Amino acid sequence: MSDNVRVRFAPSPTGPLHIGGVRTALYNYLFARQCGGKMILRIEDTDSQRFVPGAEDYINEALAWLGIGIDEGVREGGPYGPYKQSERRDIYRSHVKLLLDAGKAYIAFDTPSELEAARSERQNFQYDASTRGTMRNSLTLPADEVKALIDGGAQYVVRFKVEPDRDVEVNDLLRGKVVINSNVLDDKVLYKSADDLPTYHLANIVDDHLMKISHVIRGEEWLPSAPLHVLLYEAFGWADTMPAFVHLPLLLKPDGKGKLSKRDGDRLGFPVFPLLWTDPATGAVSRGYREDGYLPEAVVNFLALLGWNPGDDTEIMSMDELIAKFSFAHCSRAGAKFAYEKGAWFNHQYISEMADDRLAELFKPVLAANGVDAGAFADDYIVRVVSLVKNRVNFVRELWDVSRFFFVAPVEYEAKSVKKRWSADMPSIMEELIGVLENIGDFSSSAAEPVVLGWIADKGYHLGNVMNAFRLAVVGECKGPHMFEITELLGKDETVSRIRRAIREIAVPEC
RNA sequence: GGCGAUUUAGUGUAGUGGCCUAGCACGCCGCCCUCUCACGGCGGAAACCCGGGUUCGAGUCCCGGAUUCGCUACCA
Repeated sequence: MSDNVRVRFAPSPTGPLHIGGVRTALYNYLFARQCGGKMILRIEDTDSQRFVPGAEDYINEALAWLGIGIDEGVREGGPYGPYKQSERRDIYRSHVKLLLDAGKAYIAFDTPSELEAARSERQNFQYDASTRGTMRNSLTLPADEVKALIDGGAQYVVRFKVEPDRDVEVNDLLRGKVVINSNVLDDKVLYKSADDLPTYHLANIVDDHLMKISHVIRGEEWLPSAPLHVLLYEAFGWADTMPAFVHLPLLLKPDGKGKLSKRDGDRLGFPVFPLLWTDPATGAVSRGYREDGYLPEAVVNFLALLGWNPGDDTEIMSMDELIAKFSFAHCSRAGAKFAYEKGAWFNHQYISEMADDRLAELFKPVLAANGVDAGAFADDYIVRVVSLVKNRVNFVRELWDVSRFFFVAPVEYEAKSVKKRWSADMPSIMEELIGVLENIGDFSSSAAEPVVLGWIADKGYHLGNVMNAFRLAVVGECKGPHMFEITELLGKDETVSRIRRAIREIAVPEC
């Protein structure tokens, strides 16, 4: 691939970055890195009505968390700035004038209510070559009236004059040649005087051209307007440097139909945003992958495989491996239902493989949230606990469920296990066990285990019964890692005191 | 409605005319491991949207239909 590859991710700051947007950003990033190209982040804030404060910071923070690096952008700067569209008004104004002067666009004065009326009067009304002659615009009004209207402060929009009956070709790297007749395109609004801002279509083409974008990689929802964009490149005389297009399949609801939405996450219980988001207007809180205990590398890996595959059976891939293997040739074209359950599996894989000390750090806030003062335990202790239980969980927060007994002695004993394992003779056997344990000098797993097992064998006790009662006394239920790994970590004193407590507390079932 | 895209197990996908009695993974079920629960290992159920063609041969190519998704704003 050429080293002139320049791609952009161009979100609107109208709310938190959607997980589908994250995937689009990721594919852009993977492609850029693979080609040794540049990744540009452009903020498309041309809809002043829908601007949401904080959204831009959110986008930056989310991409940073996921490791999707930006080479040029609002924060990073770069030779083709500004990278925020609201700061590029002059550029758009001059380009609108170019089109106007060339007769490729015109001024329209129709008010929203007039347009609405036209739409309700005529079915399938479309502002295009067949109807613009009946509307109030610079094509139908005398020049002096147009001037008078503008000078008088009348609000207007600039519309693109789409040439009728032309087959417009869009070359999509994923879908091949897509042909659409220009008759189905309307004279899109390119600029609105009300806020002195262009619409997406104009700003997008102008910026992509000026920022020397080589590949436009975006969601499939843009495919229908891609012919319009091609026409715009032609109108500006930029057809020869038009970027290549890639329209990625959409992320769909896990069940049912339609695009993945925030409500699906609430309904099915998974986040649709990378980071926690609090709506500044309503205060409503949306879950985030980060706060839900997902690892960024797991989210990246999971997302990468939703709509792309490496061509073989490899599933676990680091960012570098993804960069090396990514290819549009292996992107699917159909929308992918958002398989959030598999996301949990990816997280499990990454947690299992994660360095114990790093995982221990992530676990500390969870301990605190559960009322445990992590400072009361040696770092090494927490690290060893984590290494013992990490392959049993999907999420960091679940580490607590499987390791709480390492931090808090059980106060309750699971009823079913008590019934099954705490037989009438167990208190006395446990008394014996205490004696055995107290005579063990080296309490490590490898040293203590043969002693206890030998005692059980000598006495002719039932191994399972004794070991499970032992476990029940120490853990509170019949679950968990190898028993002697637990006691090694807990130490002799704590182990013995827990057994004593169990003997006192557990009522022997009636016989 | 119009336009476009799309279509392999429940889900994500492999498959570029014979190597497909359709592979992998998640999920589900069973077995093994074992002091328990997990992990892990092994095994199982489960798919080429439908109909026509082309071809000695089609999941793979062509046509038609259906499906699903998207777009159809002075939103992106």
